[in-house]
Amino acid sequence: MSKTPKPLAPGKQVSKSVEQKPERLYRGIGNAERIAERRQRFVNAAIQRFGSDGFHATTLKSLCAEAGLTERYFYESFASFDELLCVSYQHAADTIFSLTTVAVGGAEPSAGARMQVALDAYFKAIAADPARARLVLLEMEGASPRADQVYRAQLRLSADMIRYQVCAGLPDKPATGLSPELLTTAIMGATYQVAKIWVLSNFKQPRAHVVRNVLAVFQGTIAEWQKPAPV
Amino acid sequence: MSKTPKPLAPGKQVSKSVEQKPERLYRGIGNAERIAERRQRFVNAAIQRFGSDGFHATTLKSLCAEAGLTERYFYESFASFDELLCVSYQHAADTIFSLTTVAVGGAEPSAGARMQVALDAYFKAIAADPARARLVLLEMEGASPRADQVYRAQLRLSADMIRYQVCAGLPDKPATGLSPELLTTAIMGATYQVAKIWVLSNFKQPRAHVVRNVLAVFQGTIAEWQKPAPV
DNA sequence: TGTGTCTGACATCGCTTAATGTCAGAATGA
DNA sequence: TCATTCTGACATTAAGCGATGTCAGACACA
Repeated sequence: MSKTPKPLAPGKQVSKSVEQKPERLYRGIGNAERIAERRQRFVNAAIQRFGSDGFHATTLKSLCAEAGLTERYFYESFASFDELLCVSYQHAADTIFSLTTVAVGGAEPSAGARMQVALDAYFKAIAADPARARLVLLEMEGASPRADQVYRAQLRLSADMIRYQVCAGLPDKPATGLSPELLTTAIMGATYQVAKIWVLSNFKQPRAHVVRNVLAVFQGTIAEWQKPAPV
Repeated sequence: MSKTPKPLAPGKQVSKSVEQKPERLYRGIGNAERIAERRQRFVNAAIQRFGSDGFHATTLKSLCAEAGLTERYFYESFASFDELLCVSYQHAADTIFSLTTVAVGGAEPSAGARMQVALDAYFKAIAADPARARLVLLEMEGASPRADQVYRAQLRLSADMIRYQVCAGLPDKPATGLSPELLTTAIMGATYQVAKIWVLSNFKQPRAHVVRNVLAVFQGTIAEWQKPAPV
C-alpha cells in the first residue's frame, strides 16, 4: 500500500500527498529529464519519417527504430499514434511559423518590405528541412480527423499572420466587396500551393525566383485591396 | 473444354475465337449494359460516401450499401478499393472542370471577362454538389500514393487551363523574373484554398462575394504580369 | 554485494477491413 | 417445366498494425 506496485506508471509518477522525490539518476540525468529527452527523440523521428516516407508508410515500429527506442517508451509520452502525428506537426509548423514572424518583425514597416521578407524567410525555412516541409505541407491533410483539425487551425493562424503582421497598415476596409479575411486566405493558399510544388520538385527552381512570383501575387492583390472603386 | 466452367469471369466474358453472343437479357437489358450500369452506381455511391463521410470513414461495405449492390459486383468493375477512389474522383473532377471550361468558351474574349466567368462557373459547380466538392477538394490528398498522383495531375491540368484558356491573350513573357507557370499555379492555389474554406463553412458566404475576392487576386496578379518593369 | 528500479527486446492480443469464396434462390429462355 | 445463368446475402480468409504485456538483464544506490 505504501508503494504502488504497478510497474507502468502512465507517464507521471503517482503523486502521493506531498511530492516525494525518488529522482533516481540514470546516465547522470534525472527521471523527468530522461522522459522529456525520449519524447523529443520521438518527435524528431516522427518529423523525419512522416516527412520522408509519408504518413501512411510510417508505422509505429519504424518510428521506434528511427528514434532508437521501443514501443514501451512511445506510450510513455503519447496516448496514441495519432497524437504523435499532431504533436510533431505542431512542432514543425511552429518552427517555420516562428522563423517567418521573427523575420517579419525585423523588417521595415512598409507592406512591400514585409511581404518580401516574410516570403523569403518562409521559403528559406521550407528548404532548410525537406522532411519537415513535407510533413507540414503534404502529410497532414486527411491523415485523421484530429490531424485535419490541427492542420486547419494552423492555416487560420497563417492567414491571420499574413493579415495582421504582413499586411499591417493597410486600410481595414478594402475596396468595395473585398474582405481582408478572404483575400489573405487566398494569398496564403497561393503560397502553400507554390510551396508544395516546390517541395515536390525537390527545390528545382531558385528560392529567389519562387519568392519573386509569389510576391507578385501578394502585391497585385494588395493593389486591388487599396483600389478606391471598381472601374 | 468447350465451355469455361468458371462462374466468375473477370469482367469480360472469355473471347473464344470469334465473339459469340450469349447476350442474355435481364430486366430487358443486355449484359454489357447491366455491368456498365452497376459500375456507374458504384461511382455515384463513391462520390456520395467519400464526399460525405470522408475517405477514411468509408468502407467497402458502406459503399456497397449505398450502391445497393454487393462486394461481388464491386470487383466486377474495379480491381481495388483504391481504384474506385481514383475513378470516382476523376469523374467528379472532370464534371467540374468541364462545367468551367464550357463557360469560359462562351465568354467574351477579354481576360477580365473570362476570369469572371470561369470563377463563377467553378464556384457554382462546387456548390451544386457539396459531396462532390468535398471529394475533389479535401479527400484525395494523401489518401493513397495513386490518389496523390491522380490528384496532382488534375492540379496541373487546372493550372494549365487557367494559363491557356483563362489568361489567354496575355503576353507570353511576363514582367522580369515572373513565370506564367508559377503565377497560374499560385492563383490556382488561391482558388482551391478559398473553395476549401467555402465548402467547410457550408457555403456560408454568397457565391458572388467569394468570386469577387478570388477575382481580385486574379486581376491583381495579371496586372503584375503585364507590368513592364519593376519600379 | 544486494536490492529495487529502469531499460530494451520481443511476444501477443485484438480489431479492422479489403478481398475472396460459397450457395441457395430468382429470373430468363427454350 | 426444365436447365442455365444471374443475383444477393453471407461466410471466410489473410494480413496489417496499433496497442499491451512479459521478462531477463543492466544500472544506480545503499
